Amino acid sequence: MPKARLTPASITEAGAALVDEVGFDNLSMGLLAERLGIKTPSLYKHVASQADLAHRIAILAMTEAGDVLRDAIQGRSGSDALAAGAQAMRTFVREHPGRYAASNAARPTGPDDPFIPASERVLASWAAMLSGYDLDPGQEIHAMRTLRSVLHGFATLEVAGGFQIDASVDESFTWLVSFLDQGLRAGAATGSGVTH
Amino acid sequence: MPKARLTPASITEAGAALVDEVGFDNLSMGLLAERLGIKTPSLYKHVASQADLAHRIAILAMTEAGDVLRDAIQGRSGSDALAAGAQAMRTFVREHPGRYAASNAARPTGPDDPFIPASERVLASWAAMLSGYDLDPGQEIHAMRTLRSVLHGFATLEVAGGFQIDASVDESFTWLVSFLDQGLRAGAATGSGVTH
DNA sequence: GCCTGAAGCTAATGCCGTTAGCCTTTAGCT
DNA sequence: AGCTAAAGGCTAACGGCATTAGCTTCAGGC
Repeated sequence: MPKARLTPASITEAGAALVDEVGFDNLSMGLLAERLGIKTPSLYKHVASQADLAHRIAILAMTEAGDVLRDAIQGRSGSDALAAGAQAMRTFVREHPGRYAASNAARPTGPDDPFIPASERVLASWAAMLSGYDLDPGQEIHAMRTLRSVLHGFATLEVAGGFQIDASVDESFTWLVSFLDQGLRAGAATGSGVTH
Repeated sequence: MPKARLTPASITEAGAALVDEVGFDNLSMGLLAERLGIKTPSLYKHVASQADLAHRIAILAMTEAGDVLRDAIQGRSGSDALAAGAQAMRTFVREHPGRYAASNAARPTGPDDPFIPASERVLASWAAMLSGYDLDPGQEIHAMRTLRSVLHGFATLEVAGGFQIDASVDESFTWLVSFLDQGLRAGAATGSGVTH
C-alpha cells in the first residue's frame, strides 16, 4: 500500500483532527498511532513526546486562527470588522474545539518558540480591528483584553455546554457583539468613554 | 497522635486545597493520600474514584463561589452590585484557581446532582444583580450570558497567564467592569439598548 | 467478652507514556 | 551495481498512576 510518508507536520495535522474529535483531554499517543496505522512507540521517531505533540498542535491551531481572523477582518472596518471577526472566531472554536483547547493550554517554551509569533498575529488582527473605533490610545489595551475575555469566555462556555437554558445561543452571541460595538463606539464618541 | 477522623467532606476539602496549590490537572490520588497521611488505596474507602473526588471538589467550589457572590452583592444594587460581584468572583478565582477549574470541568451527573442547585445559586445571584439594571426581560438572558462570558474569560485568561503585556491587569479589570456597567445602563435607558 | 463493620494496609492488575534495542527498507555515494 | 547508513518501523520492558482484591486491625454495640 502506498503510504503517505509520515512527517512531524502530517502527524501534527492528524493529531489536531483527533483532538477535535475526542477532545484535547483525551489525546493519547495510542489513539493517534492507531489512526496513523502504526504502533505507539513509532510515533517517537517523529515527535519528542506527547507534550511536544500538544505544543505543535497548539502552534498549528494558533496559526489557523490567525488566518481565519485575518480573512474575516480583511476589507472591513468598525462594526462590520468586529462582527465578522467575532463570528469567525466562534465558528473556528465550534469547528475545532480540540485545537482551540490545545492553543489555550500552550505556554511558550522559549523566546524563539513559533507559538509566540502565531499568537501575536492573532492579537495584531484584534488590534487592527479595534483601531477602527478610534479609542483613546491608553484604553486600547483594556478594550483588547475585554474583547479577548468575552470572546474566549463565550466560546469556552459554549463548547463546554455551559449555556443550558433553551434560549438561542446564536441570538445571545449577536447581542453580545452588538453590546461590544455600542460600548466601543460610545468610548470613541466621548473620547474617553469609561472612567475609572 | 489524635487523628481527625477522615470523612468524604474532609477529604474533599483537602483535595480542594491541593488543587489550588498544584493545579487541577495535577490532581492525583497519590498526592492527596500523602497529604492525608494514608496510602493511596485507602482513599477509596471514602470516595469512589478520582472522578468522584473531582466532582465533589467542583460542588464545594460552586457552593463557595455562590456564597462569596451572594455576600458581595448583598445590600448593593446597580453599578455597585456589579462592581462588587465581579471583583468578588475575580478574587475567588485568583485565590482558588484549582477549585475554579474543577467547577468548570464538572458536568451534572444526573437530575439530582447537588452540583445543579449550587450552579443555580450562582446564576441566581447574577440574575439578582442584573435585575438592578431594569433591562428588557427578553434581553436579560443575553446580558447574563455576556456577563458570565466576560468574567469567566477574564478570570481564566488571567490565571493562565494570558495577559502578557505589562499593563496593569487590575486596571483592565476595572475598565471592563465600567464598560459593562455603561452598556447595561444604556440598555436600560433606551428600553432596548441593543438592536440586532 | 465477642462480633461486626469501618478503615487502614499490601499486593496485584491494567493502562499509558516512554525508552531501549533490533530489523528492514531505502536513499545516496562511490 | 553494490555498499553503507540513516530513517522508520517493531517488540519488549520500565515506571507511574488509578483502581481492585483481599487481609488485618481496632473500636463500639450486643
